[in-house]
Amino acid sequence: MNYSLDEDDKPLVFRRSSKPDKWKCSPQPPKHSPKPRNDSDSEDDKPLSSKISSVLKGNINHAKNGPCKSASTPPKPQVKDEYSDDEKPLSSKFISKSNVGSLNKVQPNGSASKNNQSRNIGVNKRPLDEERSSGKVSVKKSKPLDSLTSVNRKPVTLKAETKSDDDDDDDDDVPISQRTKKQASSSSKPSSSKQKVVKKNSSSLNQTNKKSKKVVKKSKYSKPSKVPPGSGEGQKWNTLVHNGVIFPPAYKPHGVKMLYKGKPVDLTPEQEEVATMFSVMLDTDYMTKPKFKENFWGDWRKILGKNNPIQNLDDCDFKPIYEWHQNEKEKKKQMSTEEKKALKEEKMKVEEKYTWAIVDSVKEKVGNFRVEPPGLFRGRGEHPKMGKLKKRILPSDITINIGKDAPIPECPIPGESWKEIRHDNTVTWLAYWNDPINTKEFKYVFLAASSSLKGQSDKEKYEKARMLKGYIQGIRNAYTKDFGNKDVMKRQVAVATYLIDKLALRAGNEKDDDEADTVGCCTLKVENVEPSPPNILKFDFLGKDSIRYQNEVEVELPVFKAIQQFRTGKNGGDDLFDMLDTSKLNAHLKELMPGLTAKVFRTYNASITLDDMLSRETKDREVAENVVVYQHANKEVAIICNHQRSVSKSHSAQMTRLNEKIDELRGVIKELETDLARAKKGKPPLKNSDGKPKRNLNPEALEKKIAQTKAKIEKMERDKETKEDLKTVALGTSKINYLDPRITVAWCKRHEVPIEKIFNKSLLAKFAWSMDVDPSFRF
DNA sequence: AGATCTACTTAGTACACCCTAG
DNA sequence: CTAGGGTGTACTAAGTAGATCT
Repeated sequence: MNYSLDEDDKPLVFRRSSKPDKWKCSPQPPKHSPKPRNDSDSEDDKPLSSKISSVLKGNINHAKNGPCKSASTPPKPQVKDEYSDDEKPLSSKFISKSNVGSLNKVQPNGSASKNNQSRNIGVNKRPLDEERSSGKVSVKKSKPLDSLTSVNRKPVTLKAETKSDDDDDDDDDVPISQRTKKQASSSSKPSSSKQKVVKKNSSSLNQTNKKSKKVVKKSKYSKPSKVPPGSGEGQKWNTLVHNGVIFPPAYKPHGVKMLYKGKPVDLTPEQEEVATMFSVMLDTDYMTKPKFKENFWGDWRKILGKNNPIQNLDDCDFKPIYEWHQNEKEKKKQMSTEEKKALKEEKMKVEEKYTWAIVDSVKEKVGNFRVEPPGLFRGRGEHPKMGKLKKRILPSDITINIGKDAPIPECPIPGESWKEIRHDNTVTWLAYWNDPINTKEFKYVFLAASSSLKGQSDKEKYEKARMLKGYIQGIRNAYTKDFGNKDVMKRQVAVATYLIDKLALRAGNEKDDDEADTVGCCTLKVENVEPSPPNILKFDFLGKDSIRYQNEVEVELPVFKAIQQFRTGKNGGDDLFDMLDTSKLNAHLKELMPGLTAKVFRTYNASITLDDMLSRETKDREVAENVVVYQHANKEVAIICNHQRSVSKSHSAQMTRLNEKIDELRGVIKELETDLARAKKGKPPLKNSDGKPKRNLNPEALEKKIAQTKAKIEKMERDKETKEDLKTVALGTSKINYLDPRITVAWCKRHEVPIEKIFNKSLLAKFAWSMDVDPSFRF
């Protein structure tokens, strides 16, 4: 890949012996106990958007009063851990009547399919998985769900570093629930944290764990702790030990000469390095963007110097370097598997100590311990800075955050030193540096998603979304009431909240001029929302990552009127919600529910949709069928959230091939039918197309063959359809970020679907905290 | 009351790798 | 056994949102 140009070409330059280790911890086994369930289904609180493809015509029915107080003292439907029917929110429901569809078959989201052209950069990606499992999943291997519970959280004794440790360092060893507790308990003493080096802790660790075990039991689905579990007021850890970050190798000049006006030119290594970054991108879409070239040229020229013979990018020919690079890639590909393996092992050895950190005596994986290599900035969409040189980051750019008593990581580049060392236990980052492209921003090194710290906050996120379930009816009632408020600001808040709720729009923070021009709810422009009488709104805008959102939605009349009114007297590029920004909106939301912000609606809508669809559509037949049901629900969520991907380069070729195969099979059927008719009359089959005689089969055999072939065709047709259907839909994003894993785990337990059919290894690690959920769990 | 800083989550893409159909 | 395509994962950009500053 391009950005790792230097990196993958050569072995890392730095090697540092790792320190002997002195840490040890001993976690322990998790456990849980399943129980029976009952699924009740409430119609209530589903997202409006959940009515897929029905016209969203939300009439809110203000039936019973919801819990909402628009005042600042909301009642708190406490989030229950176990949800019993009676606790469900009042019958809220956005009525999506007219789901008739007729012309307004509004999909909750611009049906992903129409927007291929919308993505600005994307090149390739591949099609989706959806169906594939169906064929192969075999029911039997399924491992009973409950066993899952323990999946992957095996107790391990860890020995920190030294031996490149168990191959399996990817499971982090302690059950999250335990870790959590431990932390909480130990955090009684705040940041003063006289931390002791882990070794010392180990004994106390055990106790703590024991203790926590009990606790765990009790609070199986722990409530969303108001106070961050780590508690000492924002404290995130007591002790933190890690080895810093690893740098990409220094640039190694290749000496391949590019041409200027047809003649080879000499470049200094520094000039060559930047030229190479550009060369390597010759076959990307960026080359069609003048901005990219302009920015690149601006930065490269500074390095070339004003008097350099190279005066103009258009006269440059980077092909020799491009070809050299292709060649290198090819060479690498040609290496034997052993060679590759050896190389990989070598790399792992060098990197091993950077891959983990020890947080409160627990070894955790680090997410991104590699400092970003230099390269050309690949902004998405029409980013004003695309093509600019992202300079090399040095140790002197990096601030390290580490426990007070932990050894400060040795700076891996001789003669240099870290910019700063901090001991801030109110944050979770291990290191950061200023982003060279936008110097006001930072790049952080965090723990991996599988870590307890991340797991905890993930869980809190979902608990908050579940809390919204208890408030949603009231909130909907309240904003519906405000559609006609004479106070413009209130009216705008109401309409914006409605859109966020109903369409799962993002909040829409303000953006600078030096970023791509994209919008979210609060930053929608007049031109992004076209009212079409009597009550249809046509949305068309570029959202996060410059992904286009296109949707036509039928809305309640008051909303429609309000939008028309917000637009009047403005130009297309003016803000639709001129009195609003995300902080005002969120401030308002916080009055409705503690901790509520705009993004919570996305999580809520996604998760409730999954929960609802699973409960409605699961038929409890084969595992494979259940998996399909899940994928279907997953897809709806992805559509609601507008999670897109670019169409794979080979998509159309693949479709063509599928069609050809289908045709071929149809021909086979025709032939078989002819033969069958003949066989019934006792005649031999016709000759093959190549004139050879065929085996003389009896009618039964022929019929069977026909049936088989037909089934094959049907399957292919289905595959084709899902493939086409999903060519622009990205399922992964919602799975990773929006769907409460407990919904999935509980459903798997209820329907005996092995969780591995749904979550891959990294998701299992990330969601370890959810594995012991009760099978009756409902969002 | 806005602007700016800071921290952390969410997002699509590139690419290595692995599996399967042929 | 190989090619093609799917899958997993690394990577890093692009969001959200709270805190703090002005």
